[in-house]
Amino acid sequence: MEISEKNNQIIIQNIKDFNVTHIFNCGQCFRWNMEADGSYTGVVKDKVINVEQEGSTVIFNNMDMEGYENIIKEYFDLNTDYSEIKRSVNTDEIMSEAIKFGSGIRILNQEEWETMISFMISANNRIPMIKRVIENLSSCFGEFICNYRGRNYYTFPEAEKLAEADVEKIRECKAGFRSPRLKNAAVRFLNEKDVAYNIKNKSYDEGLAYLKTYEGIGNKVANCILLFSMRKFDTFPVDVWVRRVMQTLYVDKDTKDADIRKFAENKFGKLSGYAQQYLFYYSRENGIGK
DNA sequence: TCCCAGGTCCTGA
DNA sequence: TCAGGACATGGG
Repeated sequence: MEISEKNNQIIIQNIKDFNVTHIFNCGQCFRWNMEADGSYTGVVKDKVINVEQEGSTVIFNNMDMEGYENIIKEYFDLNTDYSEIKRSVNTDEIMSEAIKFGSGIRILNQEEWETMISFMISANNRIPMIKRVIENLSSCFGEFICNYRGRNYYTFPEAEKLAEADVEKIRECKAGFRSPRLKNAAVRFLNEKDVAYNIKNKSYDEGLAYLKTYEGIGNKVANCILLFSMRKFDTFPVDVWVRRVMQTLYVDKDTKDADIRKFAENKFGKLSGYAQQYLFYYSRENGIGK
């Protein structure tokens, strides 16, 4: 992997286990959108970043070396060896197929607060709607960053902003019945920031128990938050898609979510979170179980 | 019109 | 413990 910089671009050549389509469509993030040329533009912290890929060459546009060191490297998990992960979760032919299909998936290192709110919004919602609500909240309560390729971009709202917001204003962002939960979560998060940001240093069980004390965070959402922003990979979030693919390919039709999770954590081990992502992407893109 | 979405919460047995 | 319904919103 070779890295170079020119004209506000970071160019990485000979990158392995990296595919922008897989990364941004495996359901872990909501703020990345495809441009007409096939590249993806999104917001990370207070930066608007565009990513394009041709084979094993990846170009981060609107990015300098400092941003690469401070944001890109960690966010895109570039220090992790995915060939090792794949070996670890590749326990049968189904997973082998799923891994081949989503070979360029990487689990992004997303910010805790943003991930909490994003997955609270995901409850009983569709992905396009989740994305729309998040963009509405950002343009309403976030800070304007810049106009890029004809579109305005905003930071994800700080907890302070949502904590002091009128619930009706949050409702106007189309958050629906989740609106009061988002505000309450913001108020609590403000008072307990240190606890929330320290979960990544605690055990999975402690993190899960803490997150579930928030109104609007149940098992599924908590597991997603733990997996996508708190580096807990020994978890297996079960949503409608994962339930379908598991009940179609691995377990009985009437198996409960908790038992599906246990089965998967047992089968795929400490890195079952990665297995979940390969399966989610594989089943959603191929309509398995639908 | 009805059904459902990366669920969660509440209620009644 | 556990099934069943409510919950905003919008697309199919």
